[in-house]
Amino acid sequence: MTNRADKPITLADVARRAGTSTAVVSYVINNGPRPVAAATRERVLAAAAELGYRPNRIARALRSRTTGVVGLVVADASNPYFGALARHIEQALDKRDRLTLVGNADYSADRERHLVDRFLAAQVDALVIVSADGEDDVATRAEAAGVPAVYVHNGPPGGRAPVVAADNQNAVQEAVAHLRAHGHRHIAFLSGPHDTGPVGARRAAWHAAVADDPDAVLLRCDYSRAAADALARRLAAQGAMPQALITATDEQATGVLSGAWACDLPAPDRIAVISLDGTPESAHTAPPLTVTRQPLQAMAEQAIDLLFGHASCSLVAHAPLVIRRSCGCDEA
Amino acid sequence: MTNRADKPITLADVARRAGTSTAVVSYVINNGPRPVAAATRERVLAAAAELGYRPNRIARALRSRTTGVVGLVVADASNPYFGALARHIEQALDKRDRLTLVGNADYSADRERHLVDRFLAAQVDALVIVSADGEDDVATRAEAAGVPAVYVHNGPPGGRAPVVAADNQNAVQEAVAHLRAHGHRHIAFLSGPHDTGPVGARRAAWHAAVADDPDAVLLRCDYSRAAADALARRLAAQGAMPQALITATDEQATGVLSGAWACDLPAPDRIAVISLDGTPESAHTAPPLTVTRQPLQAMAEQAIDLLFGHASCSLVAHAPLVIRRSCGCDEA
DNA sequence: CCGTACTATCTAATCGATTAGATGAGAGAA
DNA sequence: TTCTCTCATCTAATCGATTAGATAGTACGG
Repeated sequence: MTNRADKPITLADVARRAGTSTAVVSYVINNGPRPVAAATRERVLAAAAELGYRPNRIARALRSRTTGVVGLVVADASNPYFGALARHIEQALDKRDRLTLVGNADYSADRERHLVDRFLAAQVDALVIVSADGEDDVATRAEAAGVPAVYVHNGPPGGRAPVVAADNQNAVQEAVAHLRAHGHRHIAFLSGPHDTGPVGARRAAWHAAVADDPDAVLLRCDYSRAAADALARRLAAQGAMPQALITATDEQATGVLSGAWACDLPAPDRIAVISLDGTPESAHTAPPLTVTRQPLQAMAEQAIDLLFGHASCSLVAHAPLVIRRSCGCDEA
Repeated sequence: MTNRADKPITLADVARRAGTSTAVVSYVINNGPRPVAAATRERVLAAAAELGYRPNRIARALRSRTTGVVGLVVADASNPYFGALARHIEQALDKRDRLTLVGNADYSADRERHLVDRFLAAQVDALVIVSADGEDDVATRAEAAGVPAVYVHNGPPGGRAPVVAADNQNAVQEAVAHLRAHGHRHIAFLSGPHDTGPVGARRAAWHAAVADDPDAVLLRCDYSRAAADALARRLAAQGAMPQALITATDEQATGVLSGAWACDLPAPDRIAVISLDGTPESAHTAPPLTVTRQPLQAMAEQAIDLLFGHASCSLVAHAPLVIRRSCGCDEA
């Protein structure tokens, strides 16, 4: 009925019970490379069901050189943006009957490499890499081992692996235009500490869009609510809070909202904020964030398609402006 | 130097180059069950390094019946509470040199079972289950296959697998006492839709704590910001917004804050809120949430200790009250 | 009635690492 | 010198599933 702990059911057990060879059982189990007579097939299926047979994927993997497992390296899954992305990636893989091995790289290139090596040793079929602003092309390690890889959110400069990312340039332009339409002349930008990767692209796009404003302020802080909260308090204390601000990430925007609120400079009355991530959570901050929404689910699915379609072109996803309250608009 | 894509290096390759048998190489690689002469060991190590040998974990797993992989079933990793928990679990496993296979169960018992079965087929060494309010004892499936399992956050009633959970009873008592100290006589509770699992325990504890108040209001909504936001707006429209509210989760609290803000009934002036999760994010809402903070990282580590220590006792973690602004207190 | 052409199955090699049992060389005791 | 012990290594079976090649059995045209 069920397999006992001490003696798992093997192909041979099923074969014995069905009175056939292991080859036939294998052919039945996976509509094998050779046909099996209908009557025999029935017997095998019955025997397998009665014994509660479960194929041993490890043995299968050893022989067929494919594990059905994909490695996912993510910078930090406890950041809601990456967490949501990771979740969609897992879902897209599950749809294709693949298992997901995850590892958090902690924003460190060293750990990224370490994880890729461990995943490679575990014989993953492919790798998905979600790097915060990594510069290191870990995909080449995978390629050297013949394992396809894809970057999501961000790819290293000059890498050969495909990249699925949001159209940061367009998103920033829309955000700047919207804040300008609200009458703001000086639009500040809150970037990350290092300014590489997509955040760098966003900063560059902002820089280009406000090229006519010599007083445009560039701010920096860590990608955490706590850091952005502290930064906002510091700016408030110095009387340097900008009127209009574009933040690189939702986490930073949320932190700014919270810090500004605490200092009696609440959005949207005293500061207009637009965030460039657009995670689902951004709809439920106080006030709700106006964002350029990245199509996280679509990006995840495209990445997986790329991985299994063996295509190697990169994709850019449009991130539409979603108007809520933090920019100063009235929600309907 | 490095292994070419078309021909990965095997034990036999190393043995050939070092002029020994595969057995000796194996003994060297894992300080095998038998000793090896120092000179030979050197030769083997050198050969392995030169060829860039990486042991094939799949082959090793087949033979040794242990994969070094642990399955993690989580209700929904895009919920920051579960996401943070999942992340700490992955970290604790990484510390012990284990890989983590994740799957999102989408709050569904069916998918939970499905994932457990797939993980079992992949020969995981152990299972960690983070179920929202699952009633189903999926650990018994694992046990039947001889795979140890542990529940974190929530365990099924009457299950045999160990459970690591927060001390909900005490947390709720502290929250109620604190709101009472603020002078609130009626303290409402926002529960989940079904009220099983830990949320049920929290609701029961609240019920006991406000037994002397016949007018205590019990509210329910989904565990999402959006649902709580909508609920708050509905209550505001009906003029039924409570003065003091304890929410089962941070997500719900955040939604209430946002909905109340939108209806001009902002916390903490018009509504005092305490949340029972206490994720790191709760410190950066507007206003910052007063919470009972669950020691997520400690819980994750204890769970993993339990798993590898083969202990099977359950643990209860104290969740201290962290006073911030949403309850009406002034932050220092 | 026989050879050709299939069809349905079986046999056994294979994937790569682990490890018990066999083998052989050298040290020390009698 | 010969026998016994140790140590260092080697040989080969094993884990469970996959699949190419061999084999038996059936059908059909000539």
